[in-house]
Amino acid sequence: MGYSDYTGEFKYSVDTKHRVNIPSRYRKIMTEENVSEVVISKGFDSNHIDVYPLPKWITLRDKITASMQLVNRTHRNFLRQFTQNANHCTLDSQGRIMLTPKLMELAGIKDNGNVMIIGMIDFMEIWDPDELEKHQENTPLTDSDFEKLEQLPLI
Amino acid sequence: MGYSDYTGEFKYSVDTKHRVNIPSRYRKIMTEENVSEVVISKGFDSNHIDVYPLPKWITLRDKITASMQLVNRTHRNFLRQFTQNANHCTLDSQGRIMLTPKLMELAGIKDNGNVMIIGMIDFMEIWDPDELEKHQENTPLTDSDFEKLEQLPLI
DNA sequence: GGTTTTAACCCATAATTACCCACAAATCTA
DNA sequence: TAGATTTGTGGGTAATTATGGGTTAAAACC
Repeated sequence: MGYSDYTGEFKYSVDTKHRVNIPSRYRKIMTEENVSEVVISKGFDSNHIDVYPLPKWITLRDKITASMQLVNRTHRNFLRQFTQNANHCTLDSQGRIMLTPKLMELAGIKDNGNVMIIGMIDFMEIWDPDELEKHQENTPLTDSDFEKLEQLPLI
Repeated sequence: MGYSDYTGEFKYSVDTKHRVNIPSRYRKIMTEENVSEVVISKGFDSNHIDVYPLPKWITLRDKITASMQLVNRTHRNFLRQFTQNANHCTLDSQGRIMLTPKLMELAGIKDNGNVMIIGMIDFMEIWDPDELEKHQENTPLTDSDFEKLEQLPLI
């Protein structure tokens, strides 16, 4: 991992086969880092899809399983939700991934519609455009966010 | 980074392909520092574009992501807004960068219009000329601003 | 076991972007 | 001041990218 820097926002179509393009810059980063496989999963909170390049998935998985106590009910529930909707997939020769019906449903992504892909530095998110807009409207950056920023040394 | 010293104010045109020239002195600094890539992003507060030479972007990104937890909803929301409008771009052979439609829209920069580029020591800002003038008129530095500044170490 | 469904692979094309060359204006140099 | 160089700007062309569809191979399903 290390130096991946997925940033920006891209709009792509979802075709009838549920294929979604991955931004070409992201693909370049992945080939540089010898990654041809990603894990797509339900986003932690809300209605979108997370896309983890395999190495990122592995570290995430390890962090979670390391601190996990199997006897703890909440932990078990979290683990179940975490893995349940996680699907490995490889890019096709045009650089696309195929979404599963379940994840599309969860994210409100419509067949033959569009998606927004957002870079989150070391992974990506896939959103239905309407859901994203709704979410942004509901979570604007507040003054207190910026106050927190100011507390960081030297930004 | 270290010694970059972007200063001054420049006026350039935006052509039909959304290309904007980078001041030649800035380009010289960048080649000296082996930087051929920048990240353009929505400015923190207002309606302009920030241009970070890649090393500056990396340090900024690292400071912001250092204290982030992926399982924290607020953190994720903040990270998303931070990266969403950040686009990597490389200078073309004439030393220009290409603005994205979204950032132009956010900054009020008109197709085929002009921009002002302002040096901010280790990064740059791109403004629509009218927006800049308006902003300057509305936000003169007051005495109380300077009092706050005085509380900062070593200015 | 045969049929239907599903997914991988390949090819085609339109749109977009990167790359290259050109030229006028400004700046530098001798 | 005159010539040479650099700088800002525009446009054409080749390459890349996004997207669609057809075909074969592999599952899944009676």
